[in-house]
Amino acid sequence: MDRVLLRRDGGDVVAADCAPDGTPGPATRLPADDLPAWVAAREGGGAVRWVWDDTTRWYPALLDAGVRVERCTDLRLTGALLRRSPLADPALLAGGDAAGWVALEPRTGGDPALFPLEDPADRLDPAAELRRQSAALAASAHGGRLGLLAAAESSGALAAAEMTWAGLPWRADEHARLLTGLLGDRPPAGLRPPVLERLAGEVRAALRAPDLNPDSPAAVLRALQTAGLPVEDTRSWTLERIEHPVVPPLLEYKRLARLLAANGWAWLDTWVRDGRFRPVFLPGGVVTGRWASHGGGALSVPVQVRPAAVADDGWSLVVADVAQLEPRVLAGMSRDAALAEAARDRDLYAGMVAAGVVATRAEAKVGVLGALYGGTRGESGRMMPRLARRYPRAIGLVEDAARAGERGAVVQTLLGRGSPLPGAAWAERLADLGEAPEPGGRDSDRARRAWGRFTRNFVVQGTGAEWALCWLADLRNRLWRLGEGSVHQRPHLVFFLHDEVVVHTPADLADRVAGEVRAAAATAGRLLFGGFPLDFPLDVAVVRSWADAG
DNA sequence: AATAATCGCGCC
DNA sequence: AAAGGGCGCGATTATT
Repeated sequence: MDRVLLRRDGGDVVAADCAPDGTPGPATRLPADDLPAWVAAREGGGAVRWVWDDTTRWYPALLDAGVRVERCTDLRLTGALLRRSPLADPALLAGGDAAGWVALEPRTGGDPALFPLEDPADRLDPAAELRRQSAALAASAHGGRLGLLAAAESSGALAAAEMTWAGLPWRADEHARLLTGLLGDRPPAGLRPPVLERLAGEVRAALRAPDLNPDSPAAVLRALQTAGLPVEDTRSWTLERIEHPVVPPLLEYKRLARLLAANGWAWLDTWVRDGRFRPVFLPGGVVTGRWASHGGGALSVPVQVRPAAVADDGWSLVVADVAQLEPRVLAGMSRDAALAEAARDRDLYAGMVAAGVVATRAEAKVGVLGALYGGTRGESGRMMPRLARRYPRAIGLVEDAARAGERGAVVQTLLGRGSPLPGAAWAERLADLGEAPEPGGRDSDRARRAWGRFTRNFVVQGTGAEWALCWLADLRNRLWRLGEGSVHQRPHLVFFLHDEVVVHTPADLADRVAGEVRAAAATAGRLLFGGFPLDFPLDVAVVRSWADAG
């Protein structure tokens, strides 16, 4: 596989083929405007992996010019991976401008210009970084796994850029109709919509607090306590347990106020342009390897507004998600044949009931979630001994991860992503818990266990993210092969959230897309777990609107 | 007046 | 019915 390193130099781009150790060969210099055509020509001439500092700094402009690339190495992302991996030698990654690479932030602004002023990336030397990373991969005893992870992470960066570029089809008129139906007509700025105003009145009347601002949790709490209600906070699930006339209107107020604040008319104005919602996806944005996002709250698009996500005329959405990804991944990474057997069918929890491990599906779910998250109390705590007896390898793996975290050790995912050191993070955690660090004290024990729950979940959540990355990467290439033309003319990814994808496709290709989604899932399972027999059943729906899926 | 922390809630 | 892990975001409140 040819590797071509791209770097900016003044207003030009310098491109050079690289030796296996990362050393660049003879270079080609070309004006930035000529880059897309040059990349397209090279891309059409055979397999090539583009190496660049950061996908967010290169790919949007290529996409604007109609150029799609098959694969890349995103040095920012792969450097972050390698520098925290227990499978790579830190000494080989140190020196030079390594600190600058660690500090490098992705570009999340809308300006796709190739050469922003004063970009810290321009002070970094990508050739030197590529040599360091190549050396670290070559020296690793598990270079295969790490290399797969690096490739998957970089492929995710391409998919993320393409998703932002294409955007999720969004019907502002549908969304506005939905808002008006629930909230009443859009009010002038600074006023409540009619339905919220009416509910606020009911809340004030029920609490005999005529000046109450229902948007202020502190004020609501005081008013509730003045009315003699035994509450310490104003969370919905707290209120639901209270018998009082204020509860129904207050809960309704909170539900609709939330919709207004998070996905109301202001959200539409800010985030929907030309029929598309374009969040910025940030691969590797979460320490576990999950993606983060920026803009519009893309990680929590409420079910309530999904009716507004509608395919273009003549197009369909293919919505797919994996059932119970994390326990399946746990079965695979621990090679727990009994848990894999329970996961053989569509519903892992039902499989556990069928195997006689637990009596009910609810018990299975509570027990598994407790194992993944570290639940110790109540129902999930009671399930653990039974799970540990029947699934010793799976439960052993997460228990070991928890113990390692409690000791302050680093844990890793299947492909070698390392957990953060509990140094600075530990202090933050303590602060989050409202505790002072007292070595040896009870408070510090609590923080230690909290860190253990984090590392317990890290190995599973992180490996789940790796499965999803491989799924996404393979699917991206399969979709490309289904059509003709540029990205938005072919079936293409428009949304990704941990274990769910949405593909926008010409309607006549939708069934083939559904098949590729399943095929990609099978590929991901083989990549991560080889021949270990493990199913990843998908729910796949071909729909007009996102809301019609599931 | 601007920034930071907190609360609460949406998603997986 | 939540718990236990991971997020982003807006309104309010506290701090500088």
